[in-house]
Amino acid sequence: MQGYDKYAFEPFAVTVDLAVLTLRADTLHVLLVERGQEPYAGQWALPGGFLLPRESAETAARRELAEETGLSDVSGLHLEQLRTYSGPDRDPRMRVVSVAFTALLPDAPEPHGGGDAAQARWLPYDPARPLAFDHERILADAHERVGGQLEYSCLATAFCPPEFTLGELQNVYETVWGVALDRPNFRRKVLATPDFVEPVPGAARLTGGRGKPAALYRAGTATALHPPLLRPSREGRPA
Amino acid sequence: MQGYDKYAFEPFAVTVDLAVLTLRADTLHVLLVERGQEPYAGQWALPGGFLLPRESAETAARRELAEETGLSDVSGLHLEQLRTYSGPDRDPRMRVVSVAFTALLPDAPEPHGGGDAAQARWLPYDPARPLAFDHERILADAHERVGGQLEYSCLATAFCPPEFTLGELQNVYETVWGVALDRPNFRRKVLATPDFVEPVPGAARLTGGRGKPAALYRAGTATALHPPLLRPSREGRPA
DNA sequence: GGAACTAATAGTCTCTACGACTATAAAGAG
DNA sequence: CTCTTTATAGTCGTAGAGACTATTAGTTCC
Repeated sequence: MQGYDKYAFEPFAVTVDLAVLTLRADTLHVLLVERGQEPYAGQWALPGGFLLPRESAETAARRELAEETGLSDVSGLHLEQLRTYSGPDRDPRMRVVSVAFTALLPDAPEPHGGGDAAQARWLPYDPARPLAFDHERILADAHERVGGQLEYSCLATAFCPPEFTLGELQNVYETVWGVALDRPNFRRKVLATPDFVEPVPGAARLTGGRGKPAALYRAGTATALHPPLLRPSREGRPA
Repeated sequence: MQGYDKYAFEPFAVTVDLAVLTLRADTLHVLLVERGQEPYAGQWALPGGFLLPRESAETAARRELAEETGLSDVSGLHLEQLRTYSGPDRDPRMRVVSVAFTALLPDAPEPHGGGDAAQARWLPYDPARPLAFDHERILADAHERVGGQLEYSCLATAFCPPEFTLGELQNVYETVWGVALDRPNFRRKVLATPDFVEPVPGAARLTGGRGKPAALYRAGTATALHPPLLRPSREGRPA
């Protein structure tokens, strides 16, 4: 099977699907679009689309991300391939192989209506929300993957604006994992990890809300956490 | 872009590529095939092939795995999607999107010549070995992924036969990571992790080689390691 | 203006678990 | 029998995580 002998292959449609996650008001939100046509007309779906003839999946994903979020500069955002979904009956009309991506954003403005009729909106992440095609599964996989990556990478800063407080960073962990963390311990751990975050020279946030103003930090140069920051209380066998 | 409007899509060829890894004589080996035709005729490549019309990538990968290894029962082997490679110039003849998989085997017999002219062989893993297409990159990604997964999953047993000694299990880690581990500490860690391995009731391996005979273990029911078994000495920032 | 509240930050104590060891046991090779 | 090799047992010191308490510096409410 190593030669593509005599062009003996079946043509497939190839798409990208995006699980775009963000934090709004301490809740995990997902970018969803409402389908305007059959199948699954009127249902929510992950944004996505076909690869252009000379595009890689990564390029197509970033293009879709820009189109769907309406953000002018999407180049710094975290975008990562999740996995590929290739079941033969994913789409009732034809054979579609879809490369799924996960994108993480700091809180973003409401997307505009997109190019076509269907609307795009930020909706709270809810594993029970029915989605078109196998997008429920893709979204669940994305959530699981991101949750796992928080443990041993510095990914959490991708949810934060350029300057953030340690409380905001902790909110990322608590929201994605759905658990409460001890504030002093979290702080100690983050500051003990070299180059995870670095303090912003002057300034301490003032009138943001109640309580003592917090110091501001920027994302550091580290990409991995050694040792990792493990989720609490997972006795036994997770996925 | 959420509707597949008017079938406005480009057809692609979709293939699977397999990075099949095993341990032979305490060395990491890869299953490679020699290409019989252009392009890259005579060069080594990862085994793989086209998806059949109603196959998922996973199904195709397991079929290819059975064909290329010549093993009769391939159902219990560890097979996992790695990622998808979709650069527009991967194959000089046409647009090919390839879903790559990683497979882990206990030491396996030399594969037979396969269905077509090209030969298939186990060769020592060597990141510097030139491969056809972008297979060098795929293989490097597979190695990196497997190395990382050893840290927080029970994947290492996938390289071992049904019954194995702790020394063999330690060899998996040392070979894949390319580092030496302390034997008593490794043993303590593995046995302290619930359900990572379980002792085989009777029996202790006898005349295998020199030294005191080792007890035999089987893979347990656990799939994840909490806390993880981290690679030593990675100060700073790995991938 | 003070009291109550809220969140950030500092610091303590304990215990687990890992790294670095030393020691012993059980086989084969010579 | 001795040497070598590998498996297994156990010890000691320390980094780091969990569970706390305490203090500080702002808001909000009366």
